[in-house]
Amino acid sequence: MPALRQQNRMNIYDISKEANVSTATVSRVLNGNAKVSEKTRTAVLEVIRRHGFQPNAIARGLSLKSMNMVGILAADCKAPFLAQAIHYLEDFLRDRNYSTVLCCTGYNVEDKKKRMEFLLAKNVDAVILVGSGFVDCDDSQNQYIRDVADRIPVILINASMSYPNIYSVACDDRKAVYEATEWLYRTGSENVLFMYNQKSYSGIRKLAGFHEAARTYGKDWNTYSVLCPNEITNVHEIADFIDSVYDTGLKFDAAVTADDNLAAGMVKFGKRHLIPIPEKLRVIGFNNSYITEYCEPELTSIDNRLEDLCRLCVDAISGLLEQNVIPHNEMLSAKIIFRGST
Amino acid sequence: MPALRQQNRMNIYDISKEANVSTATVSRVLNGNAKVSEKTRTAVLEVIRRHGFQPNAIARGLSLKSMNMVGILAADCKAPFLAQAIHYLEDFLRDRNYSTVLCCTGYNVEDKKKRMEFLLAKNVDAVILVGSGFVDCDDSQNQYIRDVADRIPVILINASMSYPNIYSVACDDRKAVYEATEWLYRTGSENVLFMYNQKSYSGIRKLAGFHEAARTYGKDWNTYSVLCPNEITNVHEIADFIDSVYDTGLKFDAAVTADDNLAAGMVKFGKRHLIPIPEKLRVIGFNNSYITEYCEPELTSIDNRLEDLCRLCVDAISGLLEQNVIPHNEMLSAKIIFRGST
DNA sequence: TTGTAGGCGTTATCAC
DNA sequence: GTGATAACGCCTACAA
Repeated sequence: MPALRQQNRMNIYDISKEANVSTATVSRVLNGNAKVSEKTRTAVLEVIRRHGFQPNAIARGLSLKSMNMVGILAADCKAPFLAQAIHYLEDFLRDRNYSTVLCCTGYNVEDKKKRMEFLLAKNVDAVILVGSGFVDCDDSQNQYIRDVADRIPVILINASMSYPNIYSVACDDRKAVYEATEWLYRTGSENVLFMYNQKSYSGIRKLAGFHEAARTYGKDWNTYSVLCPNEITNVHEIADFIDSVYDTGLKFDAAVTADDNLAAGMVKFGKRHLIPIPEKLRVIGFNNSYITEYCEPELTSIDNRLEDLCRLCVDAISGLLEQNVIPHNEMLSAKIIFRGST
Repeated sequence: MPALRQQNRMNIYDISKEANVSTATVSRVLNGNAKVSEKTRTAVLEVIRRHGFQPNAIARGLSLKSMNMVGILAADCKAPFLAQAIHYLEDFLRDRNYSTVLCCTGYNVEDKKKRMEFLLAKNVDAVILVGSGFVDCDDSQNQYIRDVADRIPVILINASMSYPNIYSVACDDRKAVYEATEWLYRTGSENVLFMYNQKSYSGIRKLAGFHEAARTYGKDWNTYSVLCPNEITNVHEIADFIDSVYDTGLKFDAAVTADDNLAAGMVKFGKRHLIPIPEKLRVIGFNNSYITEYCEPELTSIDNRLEDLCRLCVDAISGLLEQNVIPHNEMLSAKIIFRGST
């Protein structure tokens, strides 16, 4: 399939001819490469300016073995939390002159592998995996990530893996959920429900935090942790799901969720059953995304400091690509943002 | 700044040696290029498989003058509507084997120009501008877009410009707002407020639709159209803004907004003043984004068929890049999705 | 059907 | 300081 693609633009060769210098000199001017007299530099720059010449990035990439591109893999680019992460990452990457190649993977492992291949085929310099969903509990499912790391740096946001060339920046979810749950019990709740939607690295850690807090208060941590199928993303369907849990007879007067969307579902659930929030049901979400503001009452939520995480991530990448040594794992502490739902 | 980038991988040359064929043959096998005997094909494929060889996309790109990449420019990649568009576009582009290079521009024109340059510097094959904000009322501000179109195809989503190599897919906002407003008046509203946040191509058209409907009912269309500064994105600040409008003494019992977020602000405003929705205030948003579901009551909203728009957009791009002739402007009709707020 | 060789537009290593 | 020139890894006439 022969395609139009691009009309023939000027190249470094045309410029060199018109400026009566060699291509080498033009290249030097282009790259601010010290050794070139002020006189020729300005002359060359003038020719470049006159033609609005821009060097061909692909050719440059071939020479340098890099197009200065970083790949971002995210399960669902439109999910608020991930969209926000993508936004921050692109911003920070651009500041450092990296372009962002985006690829949405969906939640299926096989698809993730395929999309990873698709990204790698473009010779990106590094790849960022956003969201804890990328690290599966079944470690054999993660082999493809290690394989990638044998080629280029892999940076995980909100997940972690121990392997050379795999780096991670994450927030301490476990502690965060522990503190949220503990606070609910301490301030009077009888039964706190924990709802999560994936048994990912992060899901498991959040669960552990919940267990710990529940045990501290001598509560039944097992029946009070419920897993909502992660195919369910619509708020109403989440509320439906909670209905089904409620119908089993489980009583709870507070909830901590692994995600704001789940919490939004919980609020809808409360509305349906005329359970006043926060009086009879207190809800704490996770991510502090802008979903929190749309809810009524607004959601208290655990802020996992996404902007800081993204900044650390990009710092790590540029450090790595400039051959610096950087820490393999960084962990930040979350903070709870209180709003109307508690 | 010398960077690590990438370890030396195998190249087509290594493969050719090991398979005892020429690089040409390897290339042919790689590209499914008919003329190669079944025997050598399988032999070459075996060598390729054994080494997990992947051709270098950058070198390939240099030869083909294309890396099969499309740039997407969006003002705010985390805004629900735009995030959704990005998601659809990336999906459809990937289906056709194009990678997506993402770039968030912000709302400032100078920044948009800079980001456009940044994207173009990467030699993308085409660029998609998502959101009506890219076409300014002051047409001289749009010159940079025409300049780009002199190089590569430009496709606008929800905007329009008349120029060679600029294509557009849009939804008929004008008609949509007209119909929504007309419906509100017809079903009993006394004074419908129209709120928008940018004097963009689309903002202007929506406004026109409102004016037309208001005039039809002999209403004062001028004082009832208010422009909310588009720096204000937070729902509460939007509600604050509406407060200030309300304080001027303007009375309204219905509202059509150019965006779901504005409508969400309107709902918050209603809550603050204890104005029951929809009984005393009916609200219709725009975009039918998932913000609609989080509101209480849920938002009636104008669905501008984003998925269809994105599909048309990607169809247009691949058509163009395959040298086909495609229509310059496509326009779809919106539809109103009724929910609790009316 | 297969191989040879030149070209794609830069960068970088040498000489000068 | 500057200019040849050989990479970089792939594609593709053109020959054979």
